[in-house]
Amino acid sequence: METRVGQDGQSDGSQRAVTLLDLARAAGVSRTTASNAFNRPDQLSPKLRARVLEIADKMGYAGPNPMARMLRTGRAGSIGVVFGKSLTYGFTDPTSIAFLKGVASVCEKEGASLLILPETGEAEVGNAIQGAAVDGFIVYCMHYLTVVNDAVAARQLPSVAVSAPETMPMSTIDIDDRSAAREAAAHLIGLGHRRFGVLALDVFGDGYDGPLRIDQMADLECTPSVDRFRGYRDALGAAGLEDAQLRAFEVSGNSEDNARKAAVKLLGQKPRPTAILAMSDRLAVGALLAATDLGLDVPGDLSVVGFDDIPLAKAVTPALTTIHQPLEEKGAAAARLVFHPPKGRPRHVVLPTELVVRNSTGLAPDAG
Amino acid sequence: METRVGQDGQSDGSQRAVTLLDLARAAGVSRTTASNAFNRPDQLSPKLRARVLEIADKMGYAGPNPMARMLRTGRAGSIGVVFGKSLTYGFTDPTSIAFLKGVASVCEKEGASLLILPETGEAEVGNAIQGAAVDGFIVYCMHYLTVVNDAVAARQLPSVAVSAPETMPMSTIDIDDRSAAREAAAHLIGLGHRRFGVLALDVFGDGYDGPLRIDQMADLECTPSVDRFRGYRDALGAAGLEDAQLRAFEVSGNSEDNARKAAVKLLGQKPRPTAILAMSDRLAVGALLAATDLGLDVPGDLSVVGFDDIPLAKAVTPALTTIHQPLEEKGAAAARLVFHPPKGRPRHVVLPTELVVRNSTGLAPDAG
DNA sequence: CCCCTCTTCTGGATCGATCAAGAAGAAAGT
DNA sequence: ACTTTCTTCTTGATCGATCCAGAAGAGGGG
Repeated sequence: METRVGQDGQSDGSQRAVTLLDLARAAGVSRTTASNAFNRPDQLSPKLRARVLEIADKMGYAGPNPMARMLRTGRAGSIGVVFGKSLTYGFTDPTSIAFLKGVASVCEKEGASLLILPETGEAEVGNAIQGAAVDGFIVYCMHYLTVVNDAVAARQLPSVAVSAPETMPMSTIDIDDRSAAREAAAHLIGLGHRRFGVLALDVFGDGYDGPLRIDQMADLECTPSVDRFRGYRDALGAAGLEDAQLRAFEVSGNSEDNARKAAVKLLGQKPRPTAILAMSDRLAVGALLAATDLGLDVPGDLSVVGFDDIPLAKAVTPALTTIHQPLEEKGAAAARLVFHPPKGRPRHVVLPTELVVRNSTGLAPDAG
Repeated sequence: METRVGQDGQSDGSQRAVTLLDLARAAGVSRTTASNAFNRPDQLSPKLRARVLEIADKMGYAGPNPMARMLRTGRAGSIGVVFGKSLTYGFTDPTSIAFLKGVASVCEKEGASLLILPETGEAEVGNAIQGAAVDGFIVYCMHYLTVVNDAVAARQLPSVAVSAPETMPMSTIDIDDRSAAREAAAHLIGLGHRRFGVLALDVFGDGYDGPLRIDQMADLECTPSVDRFRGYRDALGAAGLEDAQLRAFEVSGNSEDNARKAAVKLLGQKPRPTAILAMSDRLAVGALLAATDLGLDVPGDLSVVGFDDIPLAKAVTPALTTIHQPLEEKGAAAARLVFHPPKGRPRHVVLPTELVVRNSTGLAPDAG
């Protein structure tokens, strides 16, 4: 009865923590019984349970050590999310925030936690993935990275990759970037536009700003940037237009400021493009800013189409015409696949997109 | 050499995983040596290490089991974040996103992961906190919850609470809500305003919308909502104005739409308030929308002051005058305190705020 | 009275690693 | 040649829980 360990708050921290065994001894029961008091109330009499819990409280025993429990049960009670880019970027970009929100909503439902892994460098990424105590992984990379996917695959846990090639040995969630982009471009073509500027997400995530590196794109198996560009080109081809009408700039970091600068360059060319195809709404907003800089009216002089349909898209003036993609649902679907992995072959989900026409697009100024 | 376990991707999942012991046997070395191959390269010859790692790879051994390692070393390599409200709310509200971003940036620096705990209900919150394998906690509650803080305190890990009373046995991070609010109100008073509407964050987080429940506020030790209201009142008092000039509505969920409705009510009173004090920028944006609804010009007919200075604040038209608070730094500071806890007594950090005057405030329309 | 079931509780084995201490052999100093 | 040091590797103990099989006692039915 006097085994009471001094435990006032964070006294000096260095004293051994109270364990289940200590509690069991203090309560005069076995470890199993003490354990059951916490985990299996039906396995012992309510009276004894109450007593054990009371003593636990008195001893400052907060409950079974999570690490030990995880080891023994083999369940971590959490899933990991890996970003290809810097972690802080994940909390900056509206699309990844929405994605995380979707993941979180499912986690909440499942009573699981969400572990967000750091990205300190190529090597360390692997370490973090290797050392994460999770029941499964979600890989959300803007730029497809073999290192990451391999490290995740090595863990042999239920895993889902977003926008990854279907050749990976794991489930994937995606949208049809190419046909969505095609739809965006087709919309503009239908409005009479013939000359286009493209604001592209950076293809390699290497901080490059400048003309689209088309030649190096061929090597890439799949990235949103490449697929979307192909979609734009498809639409032009279908309308009998030449690729040359498509001037494309890569913008690093999905940043509005960088997009603004790039758009100014695009719009400085002559004949000036009458429409801008932006691969994200943030890039599109950059284009709107550039239009203001140059004294161009949107949609009078210039039409702009975005991609993603982030919340900002309808808040901005003029409201953006854009490709709506189910950002949250992407996260939710990914999380569901991790919690309830498909038996047998991995599943490849493609979520629908939709062109949303708002006020940033209109008839081409030079159209009959 | 033929101990090779079938491990093609996610075969059927039910076969026992390869352990360090298996690897050691296969390589003809001891467990410790195998372990050292991963953790302490200097403890064995490079040649042997290479061989062990190669065999590990061949056997599909991804590396030491994180759970076992955590148990043995006592370190989880991650810190936990607890939201008082629903988890998804944490990914919706711009202030908490910025906060998380700050936390994430420090985690990245420390090479640690970020565990975000679910909130399924009062009871389960405790469970999640109890069962989280982390090295410390950050509590970010909009509404101060004893259950949460107690559960965290029970874990006896380095912990930091945001906007919690300093009586808690843990470090805290905060801003001086009261004097910041005072400054906001003083700014308006200086512009000649005398009649104010207040859009208040909901005091209890219970989904209530309606007149501010002043009488019930007295019981509360500390919440941003209460402190900010007191600050507004301070400023009026200092200017010799009566509290009656302060009509306040609580808005649930920090939602723009709800704020819009509340603001319409506030502005329907006569004499009409000439200024609105909003306890968050989102509420302020709601007020701007309401002004548009009612055909009021901002700042001509109505001045609006926000709070927080979220990114949206300067993007909106007119750009919001608001109280800038270092949202990201709040998260970063909290995280730093968790990673490097103060020895002895817990630390209580108060970060500075600043009034940022933009275009949503102007001279009172009825002022001389 | 005996057997069976049900409830309540217990002890040993185990999860998969790391740590502390020490053994074996090579290299070096005296 | 003998001790010392350094490198390289190994064994036994341990982290703190849960699981499995079974024991002790209570209650019920034949």
